[in-house]
Amino acid sequence: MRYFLVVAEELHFGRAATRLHMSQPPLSRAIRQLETEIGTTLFDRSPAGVALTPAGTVLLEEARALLDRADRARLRVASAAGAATITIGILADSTDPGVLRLADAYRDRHPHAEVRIREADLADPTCGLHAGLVDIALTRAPFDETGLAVRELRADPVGALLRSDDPLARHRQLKLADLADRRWFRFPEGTDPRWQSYWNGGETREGAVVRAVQECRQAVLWNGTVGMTLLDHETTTGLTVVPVTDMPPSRVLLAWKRHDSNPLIRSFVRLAAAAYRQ
Amino acid sequence: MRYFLVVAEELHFGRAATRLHMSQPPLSRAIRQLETEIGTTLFDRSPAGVALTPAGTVLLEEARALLDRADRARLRVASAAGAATITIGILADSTDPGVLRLADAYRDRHPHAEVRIREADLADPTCGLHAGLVDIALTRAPFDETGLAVRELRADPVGALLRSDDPLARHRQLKLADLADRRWFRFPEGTDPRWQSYWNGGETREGAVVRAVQECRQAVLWNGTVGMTLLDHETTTGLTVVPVTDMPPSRVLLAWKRHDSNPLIRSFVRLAAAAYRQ
DNA sequence: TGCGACGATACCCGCACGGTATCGAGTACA
DNA sequence: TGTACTCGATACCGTGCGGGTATCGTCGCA
Repeated sequence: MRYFLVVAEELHFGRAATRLHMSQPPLSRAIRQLETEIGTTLFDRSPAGVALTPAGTVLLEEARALLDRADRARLRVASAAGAATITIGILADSTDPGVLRLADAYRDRHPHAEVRIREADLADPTCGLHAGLVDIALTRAPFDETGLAVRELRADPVGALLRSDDPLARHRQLKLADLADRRWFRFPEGTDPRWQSYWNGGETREGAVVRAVQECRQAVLWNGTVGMTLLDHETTTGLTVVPVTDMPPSRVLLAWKRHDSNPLIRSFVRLAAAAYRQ
Repeated sequence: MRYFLVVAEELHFGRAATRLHMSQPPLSRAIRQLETEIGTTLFDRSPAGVALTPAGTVLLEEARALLDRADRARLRVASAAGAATITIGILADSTDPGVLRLADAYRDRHPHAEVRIREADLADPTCGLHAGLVDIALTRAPFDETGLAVRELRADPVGALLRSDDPLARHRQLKLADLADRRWFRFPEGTDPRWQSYWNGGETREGAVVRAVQECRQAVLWNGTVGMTLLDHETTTGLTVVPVTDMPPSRVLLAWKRHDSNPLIRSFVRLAAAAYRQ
């Protein structure tokens, strides 16, 4: 239906397809399908150009009315549902602008909903989910998942964050054993032990306590300690990231309370999954 | 949307699913999907029963209006398209009531179209398609397909039609070689040679000329000749069908002129394909 | 007569919608 | 209180459809 509207406005399948963010062949097929469904030719196609048939002209106005009506319905339903709020937790390490674009797309889809974003420090991988501060967390594994539903979105390779003048910084890749005798950054008391263990390469480490990526970098610069980080983090001046081959990749995932799965949360899961799928 | 309407009327997923000719789980999922799409809960589910939320109540009336509007649109488009006729050719051998049910379903979907059925005798497997007498043929292979589009629907095993008192009639199965010295029924002059050859087991045969299944049976009774037929044809008194293992199965197919593929024809193809897929 | 434009066709792949089997929560009744 | 039943939810699977890329056929134009 929306496809038909655009084609009828453009009277040009190629341009219409562009406007619809799709390629031309599926659009042609979709229109043909619509035609077979209602049993009528809607467009006269000729290499010279595309024109509406009489039936197509009638459908054009009907379609406009129909879509208007549908929009109106959405609004009325939304207002009848009353105010709704969703709070999204993210790790404070994300300079990732994708999260903001995702939030915008979500606000666009649910204009009636209030969308809040809460940044959590590195000490809490659930971003306040267990504490009830957020409805859904866009974060990284691993952590205590009891009572949570989880959906993995991506897995990123990780590497060691080192001072650029560190002897190991010139290696193409490292193993955890190469870093065994270093000082590492640590997390505060009470941090989820799985989380802590993951970022310390499975060991219990000594080193500076940090709550944020920024602090971690400063710790690395100050003390010559080592920290694990994502490979694609932009390298701050004076710091180098070297891939560590025997670290499992860092899994980006969505987590929410299993028994608190309202439509707004599910919608966010869908949108985020689609976005990360590109 | 239609799913939602039915569920809202029944307030019972199981019954609603029955009314929708589907099983309950997909219906539940569809409703949940609708809820995530618009970001609102539409039903309060409890083991005690299902109730509409305020948002659901609003959507109910909007949905009714929307579907009404859509129906109206269909009617207006159809009438703008003007009168349309489609002529369907079938072989006169089909006692198959499925064809009539198919035609009814088609009329139901396209109330504005006039649907005609033309029966062709056995001499013309294209049922008048090449002669321009029909728009689409529901028939059997093989025949000259140049310029035609074809869609296979099914393949039926075939057998020899014999008098019940024929010695061969007591066999469980036959080979073409067993029938080599018999008289067979033939087709009139000018019949498509591939068609003729198929029903004669790949040979040029002697025997009575027939134009219809009824004639063929009478020829078998009168002259003791042999004819090929479908296995599942009901056996007339005094006649027996014995499977012939080295005959390729008879392929039921749709055929229409390749460059005359209007929406009504395509719609019939879709409907028939769905019907034969069961 | 060759070339460019553009819708149609052929083919492939991933997802979503349909199905069946099973679960689990809530309720009624012995 | 335990047991059986109801009914929506979940898990899992197969198939069809909607999306993609590559290529074709055809018409207008230089």
